Amino acid sequence: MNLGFQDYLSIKVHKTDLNLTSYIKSKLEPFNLAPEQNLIMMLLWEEDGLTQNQLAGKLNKDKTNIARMVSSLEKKGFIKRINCPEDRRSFKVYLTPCGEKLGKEVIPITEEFDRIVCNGLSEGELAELEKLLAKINKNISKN
Amino acid sequence: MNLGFQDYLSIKVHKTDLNLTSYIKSKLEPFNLAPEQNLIMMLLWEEDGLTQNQLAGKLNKDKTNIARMVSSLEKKGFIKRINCPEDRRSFKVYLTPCGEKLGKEVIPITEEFDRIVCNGLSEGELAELEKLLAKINKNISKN
DNA sequence: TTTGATTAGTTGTCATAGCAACTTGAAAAC
DNA sequence: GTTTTCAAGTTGCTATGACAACTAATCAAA
Repeated sequence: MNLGFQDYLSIKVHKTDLNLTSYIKSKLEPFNLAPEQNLIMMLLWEEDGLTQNQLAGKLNKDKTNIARMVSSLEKKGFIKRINCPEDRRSFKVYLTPCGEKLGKEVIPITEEFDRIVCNGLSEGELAELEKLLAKINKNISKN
Repeated sequence: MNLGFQDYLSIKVHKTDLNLTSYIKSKLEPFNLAPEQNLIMMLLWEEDGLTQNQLAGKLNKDKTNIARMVSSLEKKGFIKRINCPEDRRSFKVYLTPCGEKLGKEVIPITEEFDRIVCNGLSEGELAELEKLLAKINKNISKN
């Protein structure tokens, strides 16, 4: 059979990603938290006081985007940036009491999100899916 | 085992999607074509003269984003918008000779892209992957 | 046929992602 | 101890995606 481009695997992955984003976005909206901003909060709830650079490293994201997300979180009052004494170029990012409190409500939501996503997938299927995704990533990785 | 949020399936799908986008973006860059703009071109290479609304329907995208992508493609000289005589609200989107010509080079690239993505995946694995993605989508679909 | 609902497309705004260029401070090389 | 290089963050710009509000045109219901 001759596949149209609409059947390309990349497109199906993309659509799935959009659906996932849309779903978690709606769940987090009541807390005034955007999905990727929430990932920064998740890191801080685990370990407060990370630098933007550490956040970027752990999330594998561009430092420019981290800067803008941190800035947005600061405007919302969930975190604050404190100048780092050891390295005057960098900031440490700390939770505010408000941001701290948010975790109690939001962490369970993200955990439930993952459960819902994986609902009906056996351990084996989950492993297979992750294996196949890894294979795709390898196929398109440079070199 | 206790999974950190970094292991969530949604995050792995997201990363894979970003990698796919980045890969095809670099392949299309020499042609001054962005990945999603290219999907519009792909449709037009199959059937010229679609309306923006039809494009949005076929690509399952928001009409506002289609409008902006079409506008960008028009600025680049790949397409032109012609007022539709039957419905004065809508435009038909036509390839320019320049846009037409582009297809000969770009279509093979997208086909090779899909081959590279699926490299090393058996028919069965591909079907399994699509089945599992479909399951995820079902899990998070409203109602 | 007039009104009322729908539809096509646009514009504005926010969130994300990636890239380039820049500033300032730190570190390494000499 | 300079100088050169590197590292942390910022700003600007483009592309995408979602959503709300809007205009103008068509269609349907009365």
